[in-house]
Amino acid sequence: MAEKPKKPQKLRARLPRGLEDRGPTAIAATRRMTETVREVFERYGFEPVETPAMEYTDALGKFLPDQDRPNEGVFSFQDDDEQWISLRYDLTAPLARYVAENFDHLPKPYRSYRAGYVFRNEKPGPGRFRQFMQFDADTVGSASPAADAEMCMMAADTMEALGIPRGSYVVKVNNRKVLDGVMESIGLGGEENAGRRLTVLRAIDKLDRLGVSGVQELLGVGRKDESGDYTKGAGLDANQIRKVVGSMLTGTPQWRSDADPVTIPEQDFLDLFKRDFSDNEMALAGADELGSIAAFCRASGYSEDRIRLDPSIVRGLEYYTGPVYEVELLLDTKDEKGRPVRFGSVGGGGRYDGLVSRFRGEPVPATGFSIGVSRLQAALTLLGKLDTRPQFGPVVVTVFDRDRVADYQKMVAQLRSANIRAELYLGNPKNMGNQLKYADRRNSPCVIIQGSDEKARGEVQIKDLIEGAKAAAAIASNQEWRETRPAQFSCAEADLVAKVREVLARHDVTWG
RNA sequence: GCAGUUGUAGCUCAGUUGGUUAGAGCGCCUGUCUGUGGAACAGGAGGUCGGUGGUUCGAGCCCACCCAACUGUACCA
Repeated sequence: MAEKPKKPQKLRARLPRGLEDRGPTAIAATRRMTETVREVFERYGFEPVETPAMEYTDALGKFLPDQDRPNEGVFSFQDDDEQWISLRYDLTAPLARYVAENFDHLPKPYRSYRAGYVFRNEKPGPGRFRQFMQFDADTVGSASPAADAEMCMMAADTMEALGIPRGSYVVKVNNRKVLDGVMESIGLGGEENAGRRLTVLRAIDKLDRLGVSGVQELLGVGRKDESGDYTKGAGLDANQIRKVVGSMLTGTPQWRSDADPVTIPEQDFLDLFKRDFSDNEMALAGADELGSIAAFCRASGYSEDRIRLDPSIVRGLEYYTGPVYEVELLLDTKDEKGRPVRFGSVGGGGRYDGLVSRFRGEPVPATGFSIGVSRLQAALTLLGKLDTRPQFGPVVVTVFDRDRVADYQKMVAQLRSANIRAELYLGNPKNMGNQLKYADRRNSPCVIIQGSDEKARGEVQIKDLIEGAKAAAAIASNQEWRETRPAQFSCAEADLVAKVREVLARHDVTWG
């Protein structure tokens, strides 16, 4: 048809946006992180339980896919029997389903943890993917603020176990009853005001980004950002705005005002708050719970540099009913180009007393906490806090004489039975240089060479690549480089394992 | 979703007022070197100039639409 034979259109290898491939270094870092988190969670008494990546959509909560855009926010599809199934978007809702389904044979309170990938179909950003890992713990069946206080303390311990020094993170605690009480007291109670309450919560949530004046605009008429985009406000009057802003500034140290940061002791904040909202039962109850959580944390030695009350914390709009917590990194993160990056919270959670009881007739109080492993890892990588050195490769046994592969394979087997990571060079063994290049690219600590000369003497050559790389700096000519054979030595065949071990020990080589 | 910015080799980027066969550095492959990684030197491969259409004798450059990325914003269990 076409006159010119067009180049055959090759299939382009590409990954959908917001997803990432993960190499050995990232995998190793994730493994270390999850192992650390697991140890902390176990120490707090939680036991593991795992649920699948998919659930019936109605079990996950609010997102009943609408026919036009069934994948808005959550990835969904219809099963053979036409029932909607979705990929989980967090680990809390599936846990609630699991507890409800197995309620009768679980000990109460039921305390469990799990790690896994969750999926959100939304715009990706720095450290924000459409598939990412969360590590989650929940206590189901306890209404005590002590259960909430534990979550906060465990969050703090986890951060420090991950190598984030005290002072570089903070666990912020608030209570949805406080926020709901405040809104109720300014006349936003009742079903008819549900929409405006959401708008108010969204506005408060933006305090750290937009400052007091930005929040005031959003509570009132609305706000126009620098790109010219307009956000409609909640339409509160001046009096209502003053009360809302007052309630969240009373105790938020760094936001006492835009220009004048002030810290006040948390007990003073609670007293002040209870005086201002003495007419509202819900607000008072919320403040009391906050007081208990603070008292429990302080009694255990967790002071305000680690766990801090902050009445501007909102968290999810959907299912939280009481205390909410959020873990924030206080370090300045910059990307490769030196631009500041906003990471937001790296973990959070709260009390969701309604989530399990959706499946049952009775109330089932529950509280939980999740770490965003992927986001935290991205942040730590940017901060250079993560060990990103490539893993050591295997000891490579080179092939010198093609007809002696069996001998070389035997050496490999010896090393492996001694628990040393080793492999035979499986490529084309036409020359030694390629085999050494391969070992170099694998980041191998050393290679084994046995040619006819060594074979005749009953010896093998061990070439220490790590030492050799250091020696290379001093050598200018290739001829000298070859002839001196830096960091290479001979040993008896029988000593192979012992001598390799010496090389590994010298460079602290460990695997896994 | 909305707004702005940007799309040229694997990566980082040049490319004149629109004018022959689109360049550089790094990386990759080969050779110098059939018993040795690095360095050096020489050579080589690699491009639908994001896509489609238009203006023009002629488009990497101008115009329209589309796509993608980045930044901000909205939403976010």
